[in-house]
Order: sequence, then structure tokens, then C-alpha cells
Amino acid sequence: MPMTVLPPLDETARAILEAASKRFLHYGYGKTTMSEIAGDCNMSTGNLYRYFPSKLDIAEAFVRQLRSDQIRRLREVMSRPGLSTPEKLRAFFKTKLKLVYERFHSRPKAYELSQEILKERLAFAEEWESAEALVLCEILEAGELAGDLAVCNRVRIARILQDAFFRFASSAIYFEGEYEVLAGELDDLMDLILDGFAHRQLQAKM
Amino acid sequence: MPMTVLPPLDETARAILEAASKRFLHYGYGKTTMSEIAGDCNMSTGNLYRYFPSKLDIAEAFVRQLRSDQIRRLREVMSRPGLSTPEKLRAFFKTKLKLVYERFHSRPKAYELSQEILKERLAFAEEWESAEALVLCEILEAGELAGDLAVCNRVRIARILQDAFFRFASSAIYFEGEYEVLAGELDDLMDLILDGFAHRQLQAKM
DNA sequence: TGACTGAATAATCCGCGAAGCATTCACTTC
DNA sequence: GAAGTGAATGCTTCGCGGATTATTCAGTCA
Repeated sequence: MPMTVLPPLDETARAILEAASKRFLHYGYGKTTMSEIAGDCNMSTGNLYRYFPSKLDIAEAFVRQLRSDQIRRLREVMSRPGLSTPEKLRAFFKTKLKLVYERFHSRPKAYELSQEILKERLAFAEEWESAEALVLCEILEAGELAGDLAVCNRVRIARILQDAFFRFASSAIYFEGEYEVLAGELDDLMDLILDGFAHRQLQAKM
Repeated sequence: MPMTVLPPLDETARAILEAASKRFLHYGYGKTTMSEIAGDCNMSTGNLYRYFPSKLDIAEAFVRQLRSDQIRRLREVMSRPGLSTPEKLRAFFKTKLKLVYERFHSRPKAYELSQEILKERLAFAEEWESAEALVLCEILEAGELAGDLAVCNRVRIARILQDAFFRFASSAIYFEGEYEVLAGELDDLMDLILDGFAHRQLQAKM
């Protein structure tokens, strides 16, 4: 179920994916042809289709790697010892902003590819959202257990948080502003929302 | 400064705008030609340019009307007597969602035109955002005076609110879901944020 | 002199044939 | 029979000439 577990790839498939990835990163999805990928792997185009149903699926597999790497990093940050639940939530969204911002500016082809796939493959986009929501749920659950947070419905709260920080995951903003400004606005919003949780905490105690 | 005040249009300009609007709504921006507009007004194409610098400016003037109408309605809702500040804030964003949702589904040409202009005319998009922020600021100011709300920096808070509800103004969502679902999610988010204000209120009193 | 014209200009759009490419499949290889 | 081939197929894109259309401007009108 969680997308971080990739179906195991046989050696040939891995070689194909690696060759394709290099070209995608250098030249972009559109400027990479199946014959080039096949050539890099010393095989014919026909054989590629024994390992991937289509070119788009190769790209999806690539983006899947990028994304699961991102999930891994998010988990890493959030599980640093000594962080309170509010701090974890803040770290989650700030890290996400930083990762996406960096990818956008330093690896534009990867960013662009990611966007293309997400547009074509709605199911994948939803899968990815759920994977993130899962991490959020884990943070919330830990907070609940630690008495850090009063949360009645974790799934719902995770969804609300995703809504609230939607703007910071939207590509539109990366043309607008500096990272520092964006991060500042994110902090402001997080302050308000954490106050919301604090208030609920108080209410729950009464 | 506020965009709701349109530069007064002379009679001819108004006629042009009206003729153009009809065609934009029926056939869309791209399928409307300057000669058609001129024909509708019994004048030559050249004369149109004495009143508007370009076709895009006619469209902008039209969208400006739509938008200022929307601002007017937002103000109307928010100034209904007997609403507390939290209720006003909720009404503001729910009304906005409803207006945009309705436009998207019942007047697709108008929606599409709106999007086209906002893409071309960044300055206009920003102007529009500021106009909305201004309304929010007014709500916040009234709340402050009524002792309904503890707000230190109105402009900043307005910005935070716009960030938080960005998703509900983004066109992406109108393909996804039913209005009821969206409105429900908006309510959830608003609940959390209002709790945030409530908490700040308590803090301020101590 | 200000309102307006419409032919001239230049920019953009459109359709269509050619080229390039993803995908398939009958076939080869080991 | 699993792995691989590469020419054949059909789909998509591209480029380009002609047509359409936004914009201009020298000139008319009242």
C-alpha cells in the first residue's frame, strides 16, 4: 500500500531505468527517445517493452524514486529526537518547501518531469498525497500519545493541514518569491495553526 | 488605489465594452475579432483603438467588472448585521468559493477569460489579491474594535489567511470534487484557524 | 480640432504534408 | 521458451505557406 515500497525491478529493468533517468535529467522527457534509451542499454526498442509498458511508465518509475526519496527525507527530519509535535509539523512543511524549492531551481528537468507525470497520472498523484498524509498521521499519532496534541480525527486533520499548506506546494509560487520570504509566510501560517491546536488542547482538558 | 473604482468610461467606450463582453461570453476571447466588435458598434476597427489600447485591454476591462462585482458581493455578505468576526471570516471564504465555483460551472467562458487575463496581466492579478486583502483587513479591523479578535498586524494576518485558503481559490480543484465536499473541507480548515485566533485572544487577555 | 475611417502592415493562427517517434509483432537466437 | 530483434504501423509533432486578424496611420469628415 505505501508507495515507498517499490516493486522489485530485475537487473535489466534497473539498467533501463538508469539510462532513461540520465537522459530525462539532461534533456527532459520530450527530448528523450526510446531508441536512445535502448541504444544506451545495447538493446532494441522492442525489448524495452518487455520491462515497461510504455515510455510514460519509465518516467513514472523515475519520479516514483524521486518522490519516495523525498518521503524518506521527510520522515528523517520528523523523527529527529527531541522534537515536540508542533516542531515536527513545522519541520515537515518547511522541509517539504525546501526540497521542492531546491529541486525547482537546481534540477529544473527533474521538476518538470515530475509535474508532467503528475498531470498525466492522476492515480499516482493521489497515491503520493496519501503517502504524505500518512507521515502527517504518524506525527499526529505520536503527538496524541505524548499528550502533546488533542486530535480527534487524524486523517481529517492531516487533510486539513495539506489544504492549508497547499500554496507552498504549488508551483506557481516558485516564480514569485525568494525562499526566505516563502519560508517566513509558511512560519506565520504554522504559528496560527499551532495556536489552533493549542486552543483545542485547552478545550479538551476542560 | 482600490480596484473597485473603475476609471470612468465615456459613452463610446462603454458601448465597445458592452459589445465585446457579449461576444466574449458567447464565443470566447479567441473567437471574437476586433472587426466584429467594431461592426456591432457601427464603427471602424481603427476607432476602437481610440478607446482601448488593445484587445487584451478590452478583455481586462471586462474581467475588471466581473471582479469588482465579486468584491462587491463579498463586502455585502460580510457586512450583514449580526455577524461576529469569525462568522464574517467564514462567510468571506465560503462566498468566494461559491462564486468562483458557480462561475466555473455555469459561465465557463467568463471563467476561462478571467484565467487568461490573470495569466497575461500579472499586475492585475496582484491588484486583485490586494483588493481582497483589503476586505479581509476591514473585517479584522472591525473585529479588533469590537474586541472580537486579537490581531497585532492586520495586513500580515490577511496575507496568512489568503495563503491558508489558497487551495480553494485554485482552479485545479474545480475538476476534482463536488461543491459540498470542498465547502466541508473549507469549514474544517476555518474551524482550526478560528481556534487559533481564539487562543491568541486568550493569550492577549493574560 | 477631435472623432472617425479603412487600406496597409505585421504578427499570429491554421491546415496539411512530411518527418519523427512510440508501440507492436512476426521472427531470430541461445 | 525466455530474451531479444528491427522493420512495419499508426500516432503525434513540426514546419511552412496561405489566410486571418490585431494594430497602425495617413487621410476624411463635420
